[in-house]
Amino acid sequence: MTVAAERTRLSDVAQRAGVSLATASKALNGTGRMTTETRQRVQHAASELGFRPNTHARALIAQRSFTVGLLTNDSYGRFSMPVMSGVSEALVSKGVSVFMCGVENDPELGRIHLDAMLDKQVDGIIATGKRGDRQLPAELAELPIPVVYAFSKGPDDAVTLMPDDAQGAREATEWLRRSGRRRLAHVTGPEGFAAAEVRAAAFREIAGPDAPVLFGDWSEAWGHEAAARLWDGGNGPDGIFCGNDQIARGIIDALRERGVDVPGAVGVIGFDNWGVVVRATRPPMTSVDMNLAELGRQAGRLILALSSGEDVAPGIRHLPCSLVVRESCGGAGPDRMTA
Amino acid sequence: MTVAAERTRLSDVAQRAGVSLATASKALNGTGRMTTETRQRVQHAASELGFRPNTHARALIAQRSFTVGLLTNDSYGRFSMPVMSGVSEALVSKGVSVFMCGVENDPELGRIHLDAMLDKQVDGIIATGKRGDRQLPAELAELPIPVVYAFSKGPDDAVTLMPDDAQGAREATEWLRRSGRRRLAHVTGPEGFAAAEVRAAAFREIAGPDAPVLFGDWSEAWGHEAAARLWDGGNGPDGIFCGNDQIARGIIDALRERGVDVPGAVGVIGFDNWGVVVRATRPPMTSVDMNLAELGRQAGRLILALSSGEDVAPGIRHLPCSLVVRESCGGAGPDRMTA
DNA sequence: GTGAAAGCGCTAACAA
DNA sequence: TTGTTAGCGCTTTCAC
Repeated sequence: MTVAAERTRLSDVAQRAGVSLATASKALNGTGRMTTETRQRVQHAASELGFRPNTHARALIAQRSFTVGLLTNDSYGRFSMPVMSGVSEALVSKGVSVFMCGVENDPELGRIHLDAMLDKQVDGIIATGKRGDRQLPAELAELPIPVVYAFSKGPDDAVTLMPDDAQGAREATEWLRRSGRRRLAHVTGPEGFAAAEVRAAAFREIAGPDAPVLFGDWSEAWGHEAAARLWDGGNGPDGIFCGNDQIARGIIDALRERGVDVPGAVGVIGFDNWGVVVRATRPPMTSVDMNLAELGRQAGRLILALSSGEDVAPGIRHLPCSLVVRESCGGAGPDRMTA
Repeated sequence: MTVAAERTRLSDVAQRAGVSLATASKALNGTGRMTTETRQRVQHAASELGFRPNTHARALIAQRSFTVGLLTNDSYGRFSMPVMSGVSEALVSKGVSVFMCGVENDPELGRIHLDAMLDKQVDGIIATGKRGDRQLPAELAELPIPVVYAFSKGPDDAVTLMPDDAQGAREATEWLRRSGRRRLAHVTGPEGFAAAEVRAAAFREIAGPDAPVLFGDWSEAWGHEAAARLWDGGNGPDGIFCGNDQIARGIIDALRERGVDVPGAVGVIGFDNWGVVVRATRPPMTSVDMNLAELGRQAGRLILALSSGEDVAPGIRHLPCSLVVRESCGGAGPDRMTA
């Protein structure tokens, strides 16, 4: 094993094709001018020898490394994994690779990773996390390379990509109304969580200012408790939009235990469209998908544009969410589940 | 933004310290011989200027890039995320960065990523996936660089790291026995899945050859169905070890609906210790943790050893699992949950 | 103890 | 149309 076979260099290719180094270089890069015959001869020689240009030599000259760093504090991967996939997908075809940097919430780790990336001369950095309204533990402000924030908070003048929570929440609430629900409620995570507040505001926009909004935490247990609060002492709502899938699942479970039919008596919609949850819920849950992979793809494209010197307007770009309809809200649709 | 500030080079440091390039280099790398005074003067100048050696220039000479590639087909991240964190943790302190390569199950994508990594001259590759008994869609056999398989199948003579499914399963089953359960059953995923078969065999070792083993799929729905099969027509078991957490949750939910007390009448133990599932189950679920982060850390150390030329014995290394005791099996313990 | 010079593999002026 | 040459930023003999 591990016998590092001598790599073929450009000089080998040149020699084999009977041309000079410079010609070989130009031939392979499509630059310079020469007979098609020469170019093809070089290309042929290169592929015969299985030539791979040394990226470090290239980076040394170009002052570009064709790598970007992906900083995340979401060690769980629930949110950053799709973002990563998207980024990677957008970049690999351009010959750009992605460094994974998990920084937890440790500023020291953040510094180490940042230093490593700077040392490796990444062409840019994408910051992502488990919470869109929080900053990563890293000093990203005065960097000599471009930074894109994807599902993570950056400075106001940064290029930032966020899911359109408001639009997603509106779509979910509207769906409930359109299927005839009139007594709507919203159960969500903690106040102080930007996502919770934005979704709640959007819900109120559609459901009216008097529709109940219950803040709690993001757990199934809170879903149970919320169901109890809504139903104890009378009839509950006939449509509930939840701030995440776990809460929704808690509510659906609680309703089944109370003998309340979902979606017959109550329609329930979650948020996140988290495969393991929406699929296991009985009945399968309608949920709002933040399309994080697409967000990642766009982040990849933006960092590419920035690092090749293009101008990109700063500010927050909101990407649309999609409502993925399943059985928990009445009115079936195709299962476009992602994760 | 994006004004690429002139980087300080070694020559700047040398000039500032009033020494030659060569001396500066040696001073900073702790090589060569010179007065301590000179060395310190150079180091001081370097830190004053915020000097970072250009890794590409270094890689060009050393023929090493201080990067490794992490190949995975687990786009969900359930299994590879902890492995990744572990790898990254083990490597970042050594100045080695990790390229993320998500290959899905697409051989074409695998080829692209592999080429990219070879181009970037990674010092080694770690292969991981969502299923320990399957190969990744990539030709990793005849590579000129070391490869370590972590939770993914490789050739027989490869360096491979796997969780000790058998030991984990034995511990879970033994725990049930020791807490007085005598009618044990095992409910797990599909036959043909190595993990399912190994865990089932280990279960039988402890529970006896006549203890029922039900193969199905990895879902909560299968947990429900299995509960029905075990209980319809009589008394069910008093202890159930499940092949994963979702099955276990399905069973626990089904038992509650049947009015069977967990852990009073039946103790249930899952496998994977997946935070979102074990935490939400009522009562919280005892489960086997595969310690994938530790597996990742070891993979990181191994690839480092291999790429610096050390000899590492090929073969499969099995890393111990830990039983994380919660309430679903009787006998409480501290909550050592990971994810 | 310190420095001059060669060279890692490649690209890009500039000659020929 | 092709080739010669000078670096990119660093490490490393080998003289001094």
